[in-house]
Amino acid sequence: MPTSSRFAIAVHVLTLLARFPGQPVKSEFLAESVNTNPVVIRRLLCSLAHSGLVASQTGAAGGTWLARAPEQISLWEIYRSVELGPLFALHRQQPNQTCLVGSHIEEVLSNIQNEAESALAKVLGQITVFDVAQAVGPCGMPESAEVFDVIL
Amino acid sequence: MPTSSRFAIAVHVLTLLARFPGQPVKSEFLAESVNTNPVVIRRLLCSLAHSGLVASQTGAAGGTWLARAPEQISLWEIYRSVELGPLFALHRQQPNQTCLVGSHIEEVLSNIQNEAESALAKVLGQITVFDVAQAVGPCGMPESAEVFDVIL
DNA sequence: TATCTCTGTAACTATATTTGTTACGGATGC
DNA sequence: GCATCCGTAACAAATATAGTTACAGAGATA
Repeated sequence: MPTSSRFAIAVHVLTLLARFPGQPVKSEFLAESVNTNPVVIRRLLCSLAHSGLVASQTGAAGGTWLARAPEQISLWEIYRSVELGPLFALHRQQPNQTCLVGSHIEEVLSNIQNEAESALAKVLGQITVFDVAQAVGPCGMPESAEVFDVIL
Repeated sequence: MPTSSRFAIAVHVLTLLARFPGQPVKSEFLAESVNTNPVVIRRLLCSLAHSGLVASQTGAAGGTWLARAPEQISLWEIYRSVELGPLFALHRQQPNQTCLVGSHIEEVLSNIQNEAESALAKVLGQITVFDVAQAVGPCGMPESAEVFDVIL
């Protein structure tokens, strides 16, 4: 279980991108909404691009946009893309192998870890970026040119 | 999502305690099985004691034992006792409140966080220390005096 | 009562992880 | 050519976790 806020920020960013369908959005704009540094955003977008959730273009008038419809992007995909470690950590040091418990506990915990992650996958897999965008702004998906002023 | 191994170690420790019902077990013994420092173990046991999962006695012939039957201690109770933060972190810096997404995303994510934790609670709530002890040693719960040599 | 053992806890260091920042090469549009 | 923006490296700062030493106080035992 990382202490990172990468997942939260990634959901934030993709939700914002969902409001500008097909348009390249700049990392600086996203960073202003998240209230952080553009490089932090670009790092996240890089992971998300590798997972095929977003696409980018360099150069002037460049930026990033969703690679799929918001309905087709689940939060579980986002989680897997940006959250590196497992849900909770196992032993750092290998436990004492001459102890019955020490020599078996890692495997048992590993199974429990898998069960827990499956449960998380089920919950997050049912929520899409579209759902979050709806929850954030009950107004639906307005014309992007308009919102630019409204939302930021 | 903490990067801590506290939960894993706590389960390990309670599983070990389950093999010595009613007997005070020393933190040094537990530390040897986990392969760490006794103080690290005592810190964990302190949290677990506050949650009523274990009880301790100071002084010579002191130690720690399960405060309840292993069947009555679920992994979810252990998780809550030793794992401080939430399942995954939200924004560190408050997002831009003048942005529609920024001003609503925290609450939405908080709800998602709750759903995810409920799912985890359901999974971990169904597994008890007894189950783990069974999985670790298929031999059941032997006489504690005997195992002392066998398991360590 | 003296002494030995063990917990509880503080204080500090070491290590790992995450985030923030600066810098710059290369792509793209004008 | 030139301005803009992404991708990425490199480094500093902040935070979290784990390991270590030390010691007061509880309790057993003789």
